[in-house]
Amino acid sequence: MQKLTAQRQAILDMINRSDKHWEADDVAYALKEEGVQIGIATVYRGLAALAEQGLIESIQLADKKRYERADKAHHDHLICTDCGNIEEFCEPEIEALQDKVAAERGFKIEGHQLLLFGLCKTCKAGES
Amino acid sequence: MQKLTAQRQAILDMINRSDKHWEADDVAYALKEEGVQIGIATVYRGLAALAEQGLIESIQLADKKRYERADKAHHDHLICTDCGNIEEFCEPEIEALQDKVAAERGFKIEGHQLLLFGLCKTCKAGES
DNA sequence: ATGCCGAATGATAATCACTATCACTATCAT
DNA sequence: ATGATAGTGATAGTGATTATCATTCGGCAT
Repeated sequence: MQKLTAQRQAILDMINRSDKHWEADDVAYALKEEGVQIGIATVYRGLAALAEQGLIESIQLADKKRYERADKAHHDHLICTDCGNIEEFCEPEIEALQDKVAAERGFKIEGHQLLLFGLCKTCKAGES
Repeated sequence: MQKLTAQRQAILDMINRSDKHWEADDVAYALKEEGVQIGIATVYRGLAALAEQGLIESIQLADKKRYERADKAHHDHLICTDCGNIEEFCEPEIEALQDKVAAERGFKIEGHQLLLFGLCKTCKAGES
């Protein structure tokens, strides 16, 4: 019952066009830049709908959500607390251990989020 | 330069008294219950200060922060998306893998957060 | 004791990401 | 065409958290 409307298609295209981790404002701004007129509420709803359909991925940071392309393998994130840059990594062994832990307690995993905070290579080098 | 004032001591005592995952409102309410008069802004500031000093632990959920006692071993969380209950687990192998991943890319880990979302044993049993 | 200074307090206003409301419109099945 | 259903967009509202600011507290030097 979710529809892929022209607005949602525009949002999806925009996100698929880069590897950025978009926040709602970014998407709205980028769309306006290229002359697509779309209300901010529609952007929020569109992002939520697309994520629910699995057409994009969402990650929840401290204060806001970010969205990214879904057409890549599952991965988690390294977030630099200095420059805010987000790196991705993939570690199947961690996923396997998560499943093990959940199985041990009868917990049914529907999703997970692993965030590593710290200093990226560049920022670490720049520290005193 | 952070001070452990009477208000902050009261917050700390309250949190240490149970294994709950407190949110700011809970703490403010519980303190008022036992006659401690304290402003909500002071609760927020106190929680932030205590967490910064390592006297309590904080975890960041989607919309709000939760705080818990710091005097137990490090652990991560299983969050039931149905009843909201939070379980804890400890899996040193996962931590080791995180360190490995970070080391591989020259990333210096300062902290991490692993949240597993899904249905707890009870809620899973209650599903159709 | 007194005065000073940085930090804390508390009432309240402000912020900010997001969600609800509501009138209107687009799409689809009959 | 008709009605049902979902989407749109402007805008108001929400809720957790943070900023503001006048006041107060706790040490420490005098």
